[in-house]
Amino acid sequence: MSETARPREKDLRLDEQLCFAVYSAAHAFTRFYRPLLARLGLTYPQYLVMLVLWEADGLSVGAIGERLRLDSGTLTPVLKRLEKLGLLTRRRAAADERQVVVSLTVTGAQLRTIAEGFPDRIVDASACDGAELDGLRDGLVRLRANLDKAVA
Amino acid sequence: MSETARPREKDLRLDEQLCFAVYSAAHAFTRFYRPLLARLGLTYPQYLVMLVLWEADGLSVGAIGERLRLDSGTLTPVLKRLEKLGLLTRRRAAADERQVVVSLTVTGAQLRTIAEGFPDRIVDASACDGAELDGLRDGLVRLRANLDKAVA
DNA sequence: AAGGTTTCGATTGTGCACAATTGAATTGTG
DNA sequence: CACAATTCAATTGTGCACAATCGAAACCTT
Repeated sequence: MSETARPREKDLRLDEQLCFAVYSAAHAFTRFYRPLLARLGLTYPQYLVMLVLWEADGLSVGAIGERLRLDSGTLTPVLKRLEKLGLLTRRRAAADERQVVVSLTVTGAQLRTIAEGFPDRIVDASACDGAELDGLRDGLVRLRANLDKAVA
Repeated sequence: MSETARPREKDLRLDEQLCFAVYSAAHAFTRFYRPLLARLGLTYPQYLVMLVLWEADGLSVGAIGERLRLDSGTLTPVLKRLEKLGLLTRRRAAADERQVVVSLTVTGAQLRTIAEGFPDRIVDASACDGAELDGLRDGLVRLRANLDKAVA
């Protein structure tokens, strides 16, 4: 039983915390994306909404929220700003008037071609090989799923 | 040249994005911590400030910000709320009146003993062994450092 | 068909995060 | 010593994130 193996003064050191590593990396990502997204006039959460719609257009607010794990309280103002930017439209669904269907405009769909260059920039900046980044991503996805399961 | 190896329809799929995995895991963490921190009456960013001060008391606002990578615009209101909760005090430094020194109260220091149980809950909830979590953390720390370097 | 329940998006209020600016205190330079 | 440049925290304004609530629409159930 080595004494040094685990300091065990109950380890609350900031740099030991996985939660802070995640929190801090998330902010580093938004800082990294900021200048890239500035060219599109988007914030990072707005970009996430665009990613969802580029993948599947014509979703309801709720469907977008399910994908991003965000509620209407967050999404409604974001979608309104994207609508004002002329990137998407919002209209009540005919079949179910409670739902609002979000659709890309031509401009919104075209923006995708600029964004296609982004992933490579991440790989370059990260100074890691693709396999390591994929491993990191998969670990995070599993972690998120387990945390969500534990809190539910 | 396999067609299936890399879909190469320019991969902007949400679930492929490392940035979203990090963003999403960060939110999952704050959701997970919320009920734990509710017992202390703290939000997650407030908890981070307490972690810093438990490790080194009597820091200036700038020093806390350097540790958490947050500026005074974010920290000042957070520190004011923690002061109102009676967990810390803020006073101008005698040696340099520009700086504000933040010090824990007895109550603030005592709160640490409750927080000491948190890390184990993360390990339990994550359903991963400690080594895997450490690897994830180290990968994120490197990623953050590289992203910061690239944006600077 | 009628009434309660559920679902959906919007709204309100609180608390980060960050850019930009302000004003006071300090430091550097002539 | 004077005074311009810098540093520090606070302030202002914008935009997420989320809890709580609301009102309308859709769905039961009988």
